[in-house]
Amino acid sequence: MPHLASAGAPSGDQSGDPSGGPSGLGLVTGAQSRTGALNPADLGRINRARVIHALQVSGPLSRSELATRLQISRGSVSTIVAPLLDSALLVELPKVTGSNGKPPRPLWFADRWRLGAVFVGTGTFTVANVSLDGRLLESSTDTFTDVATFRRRLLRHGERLFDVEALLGIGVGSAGAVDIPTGTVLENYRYPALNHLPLAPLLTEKFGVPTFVDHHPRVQAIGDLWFGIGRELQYFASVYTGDVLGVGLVAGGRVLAGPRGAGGELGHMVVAEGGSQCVCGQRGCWYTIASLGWLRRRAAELELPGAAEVTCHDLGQVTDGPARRLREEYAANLATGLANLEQILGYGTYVLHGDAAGGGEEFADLVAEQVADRIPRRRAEVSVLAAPEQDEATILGAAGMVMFRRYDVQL
Amino acid sequence: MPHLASAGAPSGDQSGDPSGGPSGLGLVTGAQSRTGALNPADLGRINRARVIHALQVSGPLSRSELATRLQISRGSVSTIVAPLLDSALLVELPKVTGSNGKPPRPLWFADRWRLGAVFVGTGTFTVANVSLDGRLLESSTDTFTDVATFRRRLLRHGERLFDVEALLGIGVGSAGAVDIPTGTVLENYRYPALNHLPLAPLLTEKFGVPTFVDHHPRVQAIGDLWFGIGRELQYFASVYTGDVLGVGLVAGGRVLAGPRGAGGELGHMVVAEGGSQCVCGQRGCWYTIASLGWLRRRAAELELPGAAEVTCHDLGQVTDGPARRLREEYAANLATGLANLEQILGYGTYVLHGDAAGGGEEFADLVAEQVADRIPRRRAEVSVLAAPEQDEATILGAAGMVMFRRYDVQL
DNA sequence: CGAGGTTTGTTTGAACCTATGACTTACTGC
DNA sequence: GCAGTAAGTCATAGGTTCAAACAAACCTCG
Repeated sequence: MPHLASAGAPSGDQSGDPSGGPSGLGLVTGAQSRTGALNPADLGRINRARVIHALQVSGPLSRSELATRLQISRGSVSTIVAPLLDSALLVELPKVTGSNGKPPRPLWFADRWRLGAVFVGTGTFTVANVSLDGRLLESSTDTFTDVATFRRRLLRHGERLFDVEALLGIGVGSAGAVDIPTGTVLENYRYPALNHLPLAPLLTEKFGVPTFVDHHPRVQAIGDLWFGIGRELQYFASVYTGDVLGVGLVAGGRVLAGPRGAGGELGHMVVAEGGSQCVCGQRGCWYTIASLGWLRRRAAELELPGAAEVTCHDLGQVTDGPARRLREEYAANLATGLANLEQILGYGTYVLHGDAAGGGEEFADLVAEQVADRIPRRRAEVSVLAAPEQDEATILGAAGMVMFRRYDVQL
Repeated sequence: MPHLASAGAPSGDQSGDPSGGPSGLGLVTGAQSRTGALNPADLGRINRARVIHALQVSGPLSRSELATRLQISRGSVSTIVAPLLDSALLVELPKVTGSNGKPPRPLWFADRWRLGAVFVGTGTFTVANVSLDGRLLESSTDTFTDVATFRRRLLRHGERLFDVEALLGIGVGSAGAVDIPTGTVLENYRYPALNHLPLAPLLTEKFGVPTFVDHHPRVQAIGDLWFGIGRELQYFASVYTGDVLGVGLVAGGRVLAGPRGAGGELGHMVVAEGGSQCVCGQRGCWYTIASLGWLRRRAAELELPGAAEVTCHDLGQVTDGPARRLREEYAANLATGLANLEQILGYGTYVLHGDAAGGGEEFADLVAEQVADRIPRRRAEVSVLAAPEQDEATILGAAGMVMFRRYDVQL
């Protein structure tokens, strides 16, 4: 059996250890070109990736369960997972007795590896340490106003949280546009402090592991897809609402990205031509009627108490009066944009994050109704889901992106 | 060499002949499940598909050229193409002398096979006979008002145009929504005559070849991608303008489709909330300001001569006055919707079909400028291309879809 | 406590695929 | 006619999955 390596101390690239650079196990994305032909080795990589993804989606599985799930023979599963066990990415859990026959040995991610996760927002950032099975072990949040402070604080938090011996890679979800191939921040919409910061090289150099950077809503979608509410969905849109409006699209179980990471800027879709002036220079952007800023301005107009700090969650606490009507207006305005997406893409499922998720399932249902009303001849159900109250999708997505990019052969 | 079959009379499924049902060469899409693991046979299918696609994109290529293009050894190309030559899908063209060394034998599609193509519009339809290299050999167009007439005339034209001995399959691009898996027309927006017509079974039964049905703008995008202006593009949107507004999206060289073929209904994206009443029941749809109907109503308001029949092409003939301004207004209105798409998806390239394409390159450039103005901080160029005057994208796309679905393993 | 049934995981030989490198073929140019 | 060059073929090797037989480990039941 030509295993690629033996288990052992994490160091070196060709040792087969999953740590220490992108070539461990030869599973790195992009190794196989998009248009070129495939060879048997690619086949192995792809199937190993499928095994990893099946585990991510379904939790610990025995070889036998993997075989049925991937429609493959038990024998093949054994040879597929052998190098993954050898390199200590996976381990065998204790046998599960209780049923007839030889007890299965579920396979699961080894506990010794860690994923680094970073979320860069507008003026704040979070650094976290995540396990392979998607548990957020430890995290810390800090602020910044200029690039020098950001650099210093980011690296300091990283040093504290990351165990470089165990780290498989670092994923970063960043507000504003990102150049994916180089991992550089192109433009942070409201805080230009980080423009042109080569984030991936910075972290790769410091911590010696591969780093992947992507646009925030897309990272959030990866979180939903790998660890969250979208694990079993093939098609959905992950929508962030709040100080910006963004979307990450998942089609056929993969996260879409435009060329060089473009797209996802949902907020400046024009839905009300000639409407209010937007910060972006246009008029009638969705942003002008569905952002948290709009909600608070409108609350102030209605003279609601605490208007300047009101959230969707707050509005849900009140059962009648102007707050109630504002909540409905908010739902309707959100629905306007989502209905447009539904017309264009027809994915049928929308996962709300950010402020709107604070409204919970009730609010999501309200939005769903409004979306359905706006689809001329509804052919399929439209469902709107709210992310859980403790929303870790983006930070988990950043971690998941490491798995996604290292182990998922996108083909 | 285990070739699947020898060349010969087209009949039977397991003979390896590419005709006669979807199992010829074992290349049919869906043979390999989306989530399951891959086996060596899948690998062969995928690589054969890549060869076919490379030929579609680049024209006749020798084994050696294919080898460099697919980053594969010459020897492997020989084994990959052997079954394709054996089954007479491809042939060797005469050797090309003139340079040093052994002259190459370019490979190209055999002339003996045909693709059936159907476009179903609102009240009209076109049937065509297309060669594998994308030449439209013969076509005829007819009208219908009810389903019985449509059935009768469709089959009659098919009988006249299709040589069932040579036919590899039939592709259908249909206005209105389509259920892709079953090939049934779900809903034709303006002419409900064909609702629930099982189009694919009808044609498959009559002509004995696999039939694939999809939504018109998506078929149009396939035409651009396989035979047209988008052959070398990885990301673009193929936009139809006229009596409806639709879009087919291409990302990473593949045509996107929502679950069960949903999406693509660009026209009823709301861009002017509270605007004019639309036929769909909403207000301010893009359709109400960018359709051909809008253009003609507006022309009538401006008292332009021949307003009721005016086209974008006509407007381009005039160089000043109200017609010129109307043309600019039309471009601006089209740009509103395209800019929204660009915000959401960021593909950067838009191919115009239908009425707007009649305005030619000049009009496309006008639209491009307007789109660029609407992208807050333009990061990359936005290019808008006009389909050629004799626009065969949809009918060729319908034919291309047969190749696409039969030979392209979508994975 | 042991036999029989059942399920899991491994082994083995075969089949399918591409890679490599040497070999053959066929043309150009001198 | 000979060297040079490039295209295509062939034989062998290596990677991968498959099918079926085999071994291991547990449960049930008498």
